[in-house]
Amino acid sequence: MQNRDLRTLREIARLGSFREAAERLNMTLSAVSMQMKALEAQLDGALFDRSTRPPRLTPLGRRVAEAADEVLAAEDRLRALAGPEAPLAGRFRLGLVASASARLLPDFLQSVARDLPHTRFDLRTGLSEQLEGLVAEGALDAAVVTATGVALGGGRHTLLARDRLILAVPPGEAPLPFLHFAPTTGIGRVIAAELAHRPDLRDAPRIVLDHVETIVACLDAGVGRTVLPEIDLARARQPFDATALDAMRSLVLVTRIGTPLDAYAERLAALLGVRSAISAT
Amino acid sequence: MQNRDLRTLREIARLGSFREAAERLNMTLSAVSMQMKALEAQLDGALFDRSTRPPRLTPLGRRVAEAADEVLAAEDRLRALAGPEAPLAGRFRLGLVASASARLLPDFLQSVARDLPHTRFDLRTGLSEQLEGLVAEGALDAAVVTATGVALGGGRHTLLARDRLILAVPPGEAPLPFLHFAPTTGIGRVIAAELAHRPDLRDAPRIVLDHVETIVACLDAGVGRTVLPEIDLARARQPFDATALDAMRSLVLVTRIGTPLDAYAERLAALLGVRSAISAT
DNA sequence: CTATAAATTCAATCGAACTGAACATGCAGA
DNA sequence: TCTGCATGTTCAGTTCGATTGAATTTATAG
Repeated sequence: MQNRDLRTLREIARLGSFREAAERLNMTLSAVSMQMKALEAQLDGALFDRSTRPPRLTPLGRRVAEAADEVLAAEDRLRALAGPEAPLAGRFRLGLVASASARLLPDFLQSVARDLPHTRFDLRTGLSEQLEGLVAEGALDAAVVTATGVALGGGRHTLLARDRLILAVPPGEAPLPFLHFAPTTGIGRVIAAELAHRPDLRDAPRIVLDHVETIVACLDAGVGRTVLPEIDLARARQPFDATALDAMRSLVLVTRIGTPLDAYAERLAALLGVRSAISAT
Repeated sequence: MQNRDLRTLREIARLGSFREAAERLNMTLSAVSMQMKALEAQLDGALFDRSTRPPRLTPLGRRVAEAADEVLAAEDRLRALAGPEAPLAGRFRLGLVASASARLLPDFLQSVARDLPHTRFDLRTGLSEQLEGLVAEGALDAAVVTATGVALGGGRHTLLARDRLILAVPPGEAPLPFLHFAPTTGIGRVIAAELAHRPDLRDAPRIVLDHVETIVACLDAGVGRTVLPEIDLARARQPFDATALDAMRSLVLVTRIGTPLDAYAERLAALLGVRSAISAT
C-alpha cells in the first residue's frame, strides 16, 4: 500500500473531484485515476461510485478516506521526530550514579518535560564503573558518573560539575569515627584517595555507609566526621565545622566516541542543568 | 516516505540485525541497507549507530521505530476495512421516513452495533419524496420510505415490510371525524387513495395530523376514527373496532441502480430487521 | 440531442528500487 | 595482536512499476 495513493484519496475526498485533486497534487488526471484504481484493487472494494460523473465516494470509500487521514497523521508525527528543529529527539537510555541523581534529576526531568516533549528517557542507576561499562557496550546511550581518573577507551567524558570536598566535623572535643562513603564507588574512591594525605582521618575508626543521606543524618546526630562534596553537605540541618580540602568530585557525562549521541553530548550536558560543560577525552 | 521502509525498520528493531530482517522480509541485505539509508536521508537524522557491527538503533532510531509501529498499525486498520469479511463496511448516509423510524430504528441500531462494528450510519429523517430525491442525487446512500407506486428513474425499491391498513373506530354510536395522516406524505397518500373507495370516510369531517403518535392518542381518547398500518395501531391503549382494508403500506429501501451499495441492498434490508426482502424496480 | 468537461484506457517512457558482485569493516578466536 | 569470518556498504545493471499524453468513453448541462 502506497501512502502516496492515500494522500491522493484524501485530496479527492476533500475537493470532490479527481481533476481538482490532480491539479493540487501536480499530477495528471490519468495518474490519479490509476492510483485510485490500484488502491481499489489492493483493497478489493469499490471506493468510488463511477456511475456519476464526478465519481462519488462510496460508504466504504468515505471510511477508507478517514482511515487514510489517520495513517497520514501518524506519518506526519513520525516526520516531526527528525528534522532540524528536533536534534535531541528519541528514546534515550541514561544511567545515573546514585549519588548524583538526587542532585541532578529534579531539574533535569523538569527541563526535559518543558523543552523536549518528544524525547523520552529511560533511566537507571548504578555504580560509576558499571554504568561506564554499559555505555561502552552500547546498553546505555550515556551515563552520569563520578570521574575517577580518565575515560575508558572509546568513551568521552563531558564535565558536568565540580564540587569541592569538605571535611565536616560536628562541634565538640571528642575524636569521632570517620563516616566513609562506600570506598568501592566512584565518589568513595575520590574520598579514599584524599584520606591518604590525612593521617588523622585515615587512622580513625571507620564506619562505611553507602547513602549520602544516611551519612548526613549521622553527621547531624553528631555521631561522626565525614568528607563529602559541598553540595551534599548543604542538606545537613545542624551546624558543623567545615574544612575545604584540595580534592574535587567531578560529575561527568560518559558517551561513546563516534556515536551519534556523542555529538549531542554538550547539549545533553546543558540539559542536565550545567551552565558550561567542558569536554575531555 | 515509503511504508515499506518503515516495515523494514520495524523488523530490524525487532530482530536486531539487518541480515535477519532481510531474510524474514525476503529481501537482499543490500536492499535493506539502501532502504535504511534512504530513510535516514529523508528524515535527515541518523537512525543507526554504525560504529558497531550489528548497527544499533540510536535514540532517534528507537523513537522513529515506535512511530513506525503506529503508522503501520493505522495502515492495518485501513486494510481491515475492506476485504471479503467486511462487505458492508463504511460510512453510510441513510434516510428514514419519520413514520418508519420508530418501527425500525431500535432493532436496526442494535444489529449494527452487534454485527458491524466498523460501520457507521449517518441518519436523517424526512418525507418519502424528499428522501427519494436525495438518494437520486447521491446525497444519501439509501433511504427507507413509504412506497407510493413505482420507483423514481434510476432508483431501486427493495421491499422491507408490508403492513395492512386498518380502519380503527372507537366504540360508540356517534359519527366521529376522520383523523387523517398528512396526505402529502408517502403513507398519507396511500391512505388518501383508500378513502376514494369509502364515501363514508371521505365525506366525514377531517382532522389532519402529521404524527402517528398523535393520531393514536386521539383514537384512544375517542376523538375520531382513523386509518393506519396495523403495526402503528398496536400502540393504542384503548380497545377499538378494527376493519381490515385491502390497501397495504409498503416500506421500501431506496437505492440508486448501478451504485455499489445497490448490490448490498438485500443485505442492508436484512439488517433493517426484515426477514425476506423482495427487490423490484 | 449536442457539446463539453471529466474520467478511463492504453502504449510508450521514465524512474525508482532491487539484485548480485566486489569491497569494507567490526568482532571473535587463536 | 593478528587473522578469518560474518555483516554491512557500495556500485552498476536490470527489472518492475508508475507516470505521461493521446485517444476514447461517458455523464451532465444547455
